[in-house]
Amino acid sequence: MARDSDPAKPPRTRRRAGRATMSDVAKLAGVSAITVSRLLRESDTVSAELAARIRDAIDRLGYVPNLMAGGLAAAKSRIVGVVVPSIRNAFFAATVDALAAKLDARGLAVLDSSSDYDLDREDKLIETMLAWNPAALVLTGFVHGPRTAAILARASLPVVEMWDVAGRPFDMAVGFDHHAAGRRAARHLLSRGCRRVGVIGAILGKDTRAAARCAGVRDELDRAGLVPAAWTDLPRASNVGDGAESFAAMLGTPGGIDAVAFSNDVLALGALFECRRRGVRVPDDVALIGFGDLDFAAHCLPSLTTMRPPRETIGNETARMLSARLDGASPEPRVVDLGCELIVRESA
Amino acid sequence: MARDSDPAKPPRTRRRAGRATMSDVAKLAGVSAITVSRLLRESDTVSAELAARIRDAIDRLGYVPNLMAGGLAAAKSRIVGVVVPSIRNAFFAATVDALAAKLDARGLAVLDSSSDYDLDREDKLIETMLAWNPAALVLTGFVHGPRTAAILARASLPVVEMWDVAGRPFDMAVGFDHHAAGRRAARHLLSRGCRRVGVIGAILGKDTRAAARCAGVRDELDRAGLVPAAWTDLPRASNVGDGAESFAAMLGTPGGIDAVAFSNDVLALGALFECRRRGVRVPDDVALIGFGDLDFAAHCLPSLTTMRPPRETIGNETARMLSARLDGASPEPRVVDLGCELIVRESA
DNA sequence: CCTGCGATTGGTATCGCTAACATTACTTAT
DNA sequence: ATAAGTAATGTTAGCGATACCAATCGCAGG
Repeated sequence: MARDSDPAKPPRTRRRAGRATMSDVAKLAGVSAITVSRLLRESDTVSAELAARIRDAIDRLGYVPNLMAGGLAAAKSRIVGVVVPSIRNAFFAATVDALAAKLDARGLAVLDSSSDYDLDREDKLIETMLAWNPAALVLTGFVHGPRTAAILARASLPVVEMWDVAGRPFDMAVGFDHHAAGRRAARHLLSRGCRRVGVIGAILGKDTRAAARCAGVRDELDRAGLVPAAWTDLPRASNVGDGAESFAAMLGTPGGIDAVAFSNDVLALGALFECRRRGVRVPDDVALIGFGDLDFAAHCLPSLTTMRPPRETIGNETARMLSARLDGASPEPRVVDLGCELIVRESA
Repeated sequence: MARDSDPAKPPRTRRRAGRATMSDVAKLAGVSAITVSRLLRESDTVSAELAARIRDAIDRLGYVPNLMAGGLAAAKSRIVGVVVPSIRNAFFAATVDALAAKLDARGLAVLDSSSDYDLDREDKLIETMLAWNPAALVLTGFVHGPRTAAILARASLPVVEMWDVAGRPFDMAVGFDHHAAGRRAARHLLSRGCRRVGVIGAILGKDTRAAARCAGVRDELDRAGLVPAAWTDLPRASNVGDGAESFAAMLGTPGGIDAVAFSNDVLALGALFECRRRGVRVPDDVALIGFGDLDFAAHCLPSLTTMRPPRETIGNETARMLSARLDGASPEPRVVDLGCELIVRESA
């Protein structure tokens, strides 16, 4: 009351968001703010009568909760931070899309950012994400920035590392074994009688999962007493042009090649066009096997034999694990291997 | 002091984020919290000496600002909300990636979500975004949900509508004229002597920009006294298989066709494979023109004539406009037309 | 030596919501 | 009928930052 009467202290005016607040709703509905809050978060603890009155008030005022305020009060936001190497990569785009859809249904928003395969940048991104007090964090793979482990240890929130299972997770992991996928691809080539197998990958120094797949190919060849007939690591992310070019170069390998395993369908597509250009017959002269089962793989000519990673399933499963954890459960197993399927088509 | 001495009122304990706070930093640096805040937001108003002490304290404590608290206090967050039809679409992925990179450099985070070309869903997404008190909003195109206009009017924040310029923007717009792009494509086909032009698009009822491109083709044909020889609107988002299939069907058009304009390179790629399968010569028997200049367009066989939209530039320009606006400027022009370039290759 | 001004720095009151604790109404067990 | 429990709702005090206003400092001008 001193507030209104004391002329020496006029009430301070402060910027407001301008929107209706929870107490506006509460006042209109004739209840207290906390009851509105409860209805919005755990609606089953509010009586049907009040719930109806409150919902009516919300509609009437066009009330939209201020998630900043909620996040501050609860020391926990409704954001899930996601760090992927690149959102332009079709694999991650599909996973993030599925994940976002599932989390959205739970009222969680996805804040995603691309590290561009740069570990220092990943550290920074994670730090930025933590500034939002996220409810959980989703990272890609097991290889992280130098400070990530320390940062996460302090933060203690649910963490899912996705797209890989071959490693020790901070918390939970969903994906498949890339080395095994590479071996599976090589085994297929070997079973077809290929003996001079080339390998073409991109940025294997940074993309540790692609590197694991290529290593899997190499190790399976080794098991058969062979070595890769040729090995190319492209300096840029997979693209059709580089695929064509590096494949063309590989055709000149002394002693020739009878198959090439690619770390990505996009590279294989470039090779496919190059074969056409040069009159190289696939798979008779050279067998080609890709990775990814991207849209075009089933429809190109010849159609592309490839490994199909569980792109959407990784996103869905990540959402499921996070949901369970956020609901208080401690789901086992903490590492879910979804496998990676060989899709045999015409090219190998 | 009653706080510590009154046994009837023990100090309430509250969950905290656990991290160091701004006052922890201030205490360690021997300054007040507001000075830390100022250094972090407008570093030039703090003396060099204090700045050094504060930065040292920040490092020592591993302080990460709580953006929730900041967003609440300022009634404005460092989030930019982005709504695109689908993040799996290579066009939007490229734009969002470029936009996020540029905004990130300004300390702004991108919260993006996919509407799946559903306008009601877009309304919901925008509402959810507003709950975060975003600094700005980025939408796709000019056709929005029924409530969007009202919602935005109340919110009064910078809004960029991207990927189109042919319409009345709420605030700012960056993109190009899709109808003009379609006409340009058709003009090219006509200049090559094509007279029986088919059109293949996908979800034209929802994807209004693709629809505008297709309409542009039709209108340019009309100007030449022609009508489309065939017209297909696929019920699903563009994919290679549907492109091949619908093209195959179109080959059976009574009277034949000598060219097809696609609303997306992906569809054209499918057609390209179909031509190969059937021995149809491109461009001699049928000329094909795509849209998008996706990675493979330059490398497929024959290479694909297509329209190149300014994918990354739209993102960069959006970031630039938003930055200017957030800095208080009122940039003119409010609509930036970046154009869409015809890339002539072998297929047409 | 005092006044006035710009440049720095500090004190305090919120921002809108939720955790923790308190209270009330209403059952059910004894 | 009374105690004891349960369900529904309310009161209070922050969450960690920033906006607004006030105070201090150093120096030029009179």
